[in-house]
Amino acid sequence: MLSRACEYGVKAVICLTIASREDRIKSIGDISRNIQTPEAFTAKVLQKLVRAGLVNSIKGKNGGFYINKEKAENLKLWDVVQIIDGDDLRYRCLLGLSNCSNAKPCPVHESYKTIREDLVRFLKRTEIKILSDRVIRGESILKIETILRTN
Amino acid sequence: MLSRACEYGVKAVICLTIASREDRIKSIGDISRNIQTPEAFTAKVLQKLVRAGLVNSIKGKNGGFYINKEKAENLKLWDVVQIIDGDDLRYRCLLGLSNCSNAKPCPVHESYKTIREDLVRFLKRTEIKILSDRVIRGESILKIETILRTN
DNA sequence: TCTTAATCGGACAATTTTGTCCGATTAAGA
DNA sequence: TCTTAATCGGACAAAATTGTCCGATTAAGA
Repeated sequence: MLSRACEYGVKAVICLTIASREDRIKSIGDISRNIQTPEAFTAKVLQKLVRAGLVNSIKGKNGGFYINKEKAENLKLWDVVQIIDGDDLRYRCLLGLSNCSNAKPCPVHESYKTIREDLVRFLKRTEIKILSDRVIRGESILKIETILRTN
Repeated sequence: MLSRACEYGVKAVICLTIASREDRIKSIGDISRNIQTPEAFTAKVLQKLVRAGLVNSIKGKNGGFYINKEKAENLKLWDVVQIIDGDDLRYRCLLGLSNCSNAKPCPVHESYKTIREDLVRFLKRTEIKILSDRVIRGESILKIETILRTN
């Protein structure tokens, strides 16, 4: 459904949205620890978000990433997915026909269109802000809990 | 959404369902030409369908593939997807959390569950038979039309 | 019986996606 | 000013998916 890169991106954005409540800036180390993703790869994804202007970065010592508050204001899950994965989800034919359309439909074109539209609508109405609030309230999680071993 | 292998598999099954109306047996060459997919790779996918018992094969000269009519009787899109891609679609968390559940939900768990269930319901109610009828009636296609050049 | 055309399976190759490493640059703070 | 710790970008590596090739086997039909 979503690529790994996209999963990481969404989680990172949620993580930074949470941090932004106390104007905290986070290093890649922080972030990847918080969301339990491979550090270097997550860094690549962060770069993409920076280039898209959704996330700002500060170089040098004590540097890190923080979310662009203006853009974060009404940010939807869809926006993040778009930046990382593009709009394949919106257009791709279930059977992979490159020119699948109302005029030349694949056998499931009509019915699958509805499903796909529901999915896109879901992504478009889901606010990152609300997702981070859920995490803050402890109603949901961004990583699997790890058992602390003391030895 | 679906893997390439799965797209090919679904199209091959539709193709064989169409052929079965006249009890035609089809070689891999026939099939991959009909559905416009790479021959050798499609053969691998066919093997999987054979092992699953959905498709029968005849070796030797004039051999080929034909669909198991009994199994094809009430065959759903879901059944084919299951054979090729397994049931990832049914269970996978949108954010990739391996243990995402009602007890430990990711931030979109609740709402995405609905979307995923709709998708699965769609796959489960969609009959391969009906899809092939559409192709027979010329209402839909399995491959992009190719322009015939005469030179 | 021999040739031919088909599936079958395993090995291999190419491509894409995921993941790592490292050197360059940047800026903070001692 | 120097050390340290951070991002940035490019090159590289590993893994997964997609795709190809070929030899073995099988069976039809001349």
